Amino acid sequence: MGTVRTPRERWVEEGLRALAAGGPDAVRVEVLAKAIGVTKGGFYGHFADRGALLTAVLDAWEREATDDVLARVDREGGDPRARAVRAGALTFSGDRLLPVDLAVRDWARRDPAVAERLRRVDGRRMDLLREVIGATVSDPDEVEARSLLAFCVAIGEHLLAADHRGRSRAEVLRRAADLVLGPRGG
Amino acid sequence: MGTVRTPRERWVEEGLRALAAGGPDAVRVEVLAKAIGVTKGGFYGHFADRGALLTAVLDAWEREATDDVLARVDREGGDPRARAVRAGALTFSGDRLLPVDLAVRDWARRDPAVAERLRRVDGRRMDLLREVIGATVSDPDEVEARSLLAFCVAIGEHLLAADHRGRSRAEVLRRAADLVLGPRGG
DNA sequence: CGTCTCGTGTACGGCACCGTATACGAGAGG
DNA sequence: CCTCTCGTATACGGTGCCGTACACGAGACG
Repeated sequence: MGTVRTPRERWVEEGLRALAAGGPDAVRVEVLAKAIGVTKGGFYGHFADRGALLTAVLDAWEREATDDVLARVDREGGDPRARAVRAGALTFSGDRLLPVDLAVRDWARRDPAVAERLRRVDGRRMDLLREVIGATVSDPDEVEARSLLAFCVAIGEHLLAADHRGRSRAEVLRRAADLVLGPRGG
Repeated sequence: MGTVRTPRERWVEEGLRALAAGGPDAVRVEVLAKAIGVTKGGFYGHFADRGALLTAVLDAWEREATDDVLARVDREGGDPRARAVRAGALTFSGDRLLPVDLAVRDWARRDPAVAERLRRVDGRRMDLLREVIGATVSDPDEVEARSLLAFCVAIGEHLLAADHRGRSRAEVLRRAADLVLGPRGG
């Protein structure tokens, strides 16, 4: 058998990096090849065309963003608020998943197939938020409203470019979290 | 004098349209020319290069998003909450400004100059929110937190792809607005 | 009516990227 | 050691776009 010198996952991995850094337009076969250190010669053995790579990249992101994150959250257990915080930390911090998430979110505005994937992913995330907030709040309409608020802050915090008159973003976020989730220990 | 057959603003206008539809990568000289119905022959009389067009497009957006909106809001007056709602309606609804806003927000993640412009624009919008919320809430830290929440919802609402278990997005948003701004008439 | 100006059309060279065809060469298996 | 396989390098044609050069032609002006 011939040896696989550049496995398919390597292309996907570099595709995720390019997507995070420059959006879907930056995911270019020859650019990724140069980043990997090969030419595009072997690419078309793994993928039919550039579109197939983009699909594979989205597949990888969808799995990482849902199954992998939720598996780690469930494995480590904890009370609902701790689980929500850990899920948020896994998906919306670190420099790995967050930039991809934001790129996908922008991409979804133009591509219905991407929008459908995002709908699935966001649905599972909202489920987690509903579970956490539902442990404290009884009115289901209010649970839904607070979940929406929490999610919008988790996203929007990274897109809002404004300072807070001397306060740090973290300080304001903590206060906002108290308003949405209820004060800690409540 | 020679007659201006395709004024500079025409290029900027079409640039805004392209930016809204496909992001900065979609703002291409030859594509805009075709959309206008001319060739790119006259383009380089108005702009040094493609980058100059992008700058002009951002200039136009920045002015429309701040001065124009705030002028209309102030002209029509009303109580603080009504003014905030009107400002939100002018900037975040309609299909003109919102898609450009989202495209710029994504663009700002990669381009520091764009990020600086966005910081200015968001700063003015936050000022309006602080004024509105400050009319009801006394604690300045809480004013800041609620302003952040309101802004993040205004942005994130358009980026969140999830449904709400039978409720409409508008219903959930109304409930969320009550939590952030206080119930109507409060 | 002639000339001059200036916006535009056309043509060009260059670049980056796509997808295909083909040659090369490193292992696996005999 | 030979051969066969298969991943990769190389070369190619095609496309879309950039920015420049230049020709054209419609008004402005005398």
